[in-house]
Amino acid sequence: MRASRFHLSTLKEAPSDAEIISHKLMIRAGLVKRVAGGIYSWMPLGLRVLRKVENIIREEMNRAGALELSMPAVQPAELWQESGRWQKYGPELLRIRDRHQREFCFGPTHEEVITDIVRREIRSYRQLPRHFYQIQTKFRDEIRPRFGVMRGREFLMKDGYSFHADFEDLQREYRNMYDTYSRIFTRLGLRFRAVAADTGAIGGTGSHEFHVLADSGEDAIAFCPGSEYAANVELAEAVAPALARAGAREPMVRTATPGKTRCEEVAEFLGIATSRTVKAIAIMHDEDFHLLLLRGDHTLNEIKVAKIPFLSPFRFATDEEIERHLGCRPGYIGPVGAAVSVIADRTVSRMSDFVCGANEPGYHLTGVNWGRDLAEPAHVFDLRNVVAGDPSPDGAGTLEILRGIEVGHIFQLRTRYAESMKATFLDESGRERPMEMGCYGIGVSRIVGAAIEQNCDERGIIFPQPIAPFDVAIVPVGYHKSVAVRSEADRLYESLSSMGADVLLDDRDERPGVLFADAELIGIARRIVIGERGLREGVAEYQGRRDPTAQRVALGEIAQFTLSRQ
RNA sequence: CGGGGUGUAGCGCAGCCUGGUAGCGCGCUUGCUUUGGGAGCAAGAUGUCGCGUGUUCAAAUCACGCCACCCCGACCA
Repeated sequence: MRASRFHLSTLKEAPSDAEIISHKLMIRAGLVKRVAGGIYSWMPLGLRVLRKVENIIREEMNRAGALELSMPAVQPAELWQESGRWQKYGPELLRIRDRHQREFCFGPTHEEVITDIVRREIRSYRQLPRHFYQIQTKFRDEIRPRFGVMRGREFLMKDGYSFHADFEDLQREYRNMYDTYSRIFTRLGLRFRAVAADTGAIGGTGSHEFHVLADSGEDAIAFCPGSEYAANVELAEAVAPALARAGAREPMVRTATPGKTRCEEVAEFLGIATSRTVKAIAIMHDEDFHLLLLRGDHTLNEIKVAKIPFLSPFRFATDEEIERHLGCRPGYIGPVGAAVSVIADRTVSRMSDFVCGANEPGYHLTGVNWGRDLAEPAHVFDLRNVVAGDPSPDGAGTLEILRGIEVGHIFQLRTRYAESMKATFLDESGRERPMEMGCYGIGVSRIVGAAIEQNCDERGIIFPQPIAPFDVAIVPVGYHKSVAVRSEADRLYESLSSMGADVLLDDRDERPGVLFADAELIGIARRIVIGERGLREGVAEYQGRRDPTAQRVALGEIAQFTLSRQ
């Protein structure tokens, strides 16, 4: 491709509404254009990247034995009513009506449609297993779309669904997909990590997320450097402290802490570590009031709380409810002397001589001890998010925390949809049974954002070679002035193209600085500079996007040399 | 959905408080010079000042309503 005939639209300044680096760079590089909130057009340059990602995914899915099909973006309401999700999904589901006032939705996912297809197509165990997938536009009416294509409302997704006669075969395919996803992200050139995940609203049992590692990622993932353990912080278990509770050494003292309501403030005021304080979080389950206790420097994991049977579902108590049950407004509440249900985090249950609210405005209690100043906690659960340094649940060391961007998710759905939508088959003994089902998603457009988030510098994007918009950029210095430069650049362009490379020849009549800056901004991984200076000595210059300096390579070898670079 | 903020040229912004003929930088067009890291000079083009209603002799500027976008939170995954 000659740049003079391509459409490059780079900007020196990013629009002010872009907050994260990948979004700014995608706009500056002209990969996408915003059309409405969370809705983008992919420009020719960006589409090249998107298609390369898509093709790698397609190749690996096909290799893994999955079959590509294409389902409609617009889906009839009846299917969603049948699965029960027409009610459950909420406002994220974009509902629309046709001219006959029939209800439809723009599909946020395709479990209903695929299950409908499969229940009509498959009747015998002899037709199982089957794995269908598509790469298709989805729409989810996010409350707050942001981060450009990373959390858009309309996005491109690879979604696959597998159907099996029994759980063992589902597990086999699940492992197959785990391996396939690992191959895909490796081929894409991304640093990633697979982690055990919460199954969330979709339900089912086994689930793993694939995260592209990036400091700016929205998700926190806990992993153990000494073992294979890795889990989303939402799920990672905070094991009980190894040491037994120390004995009480201090008397309980009512201490004035005027205006200090947060644990950090109280700790600072008292000159102690925040880890000596205990925070109380009031929640309601129906009309029952409960007090959750966490160490001051720990944070509540709402997913873990929601899994405690006698608390599920729960909501946070209002200020009025807190006052009614504890006689005190939030900020100074605590478990001592309160006739309420107390649920302690495992760590809190091992604390002694701690600090907590006195249920009296402006006062905290210090030197509080279980069994002496208040009853032993009636319930002890894992309530908190793990932090770096916590012991790994598998006992193989301590946890570290990394941040990641979720780009893939695999689930064992089991028979949930098969049962609600009656997708059954006849087994070998002629019995009718629901199919076991798995589902496997990859956020294709999100990968482009995540790849940039992970790979960029002050000059712009550094696409991994496999997904760069062009395999190589030829930057001629003086293309419009020097016959020698022009003929050599043209010759090299033809030569590389005939070798199958996707080449951008920047033949625009611009100053060299502009050409260099654009090639770097749009993230092309390899660059060849042709200039009179080098031609006199029979060389061109090769520079990888991450290389600090250029290498001089003989003209006769530059094509081969370049294509052999990673 | 609650709180806060912003809407002025393709992009980034000033002007608004204190009403009086719309400005800067980048980009764009033309010419000359320049040509190995986002050039210089000169001349130009481009605006329903988000939309509507009101106040006023006069509204980008003041008031009210609406819309859009951004941030924080809630919600959701």
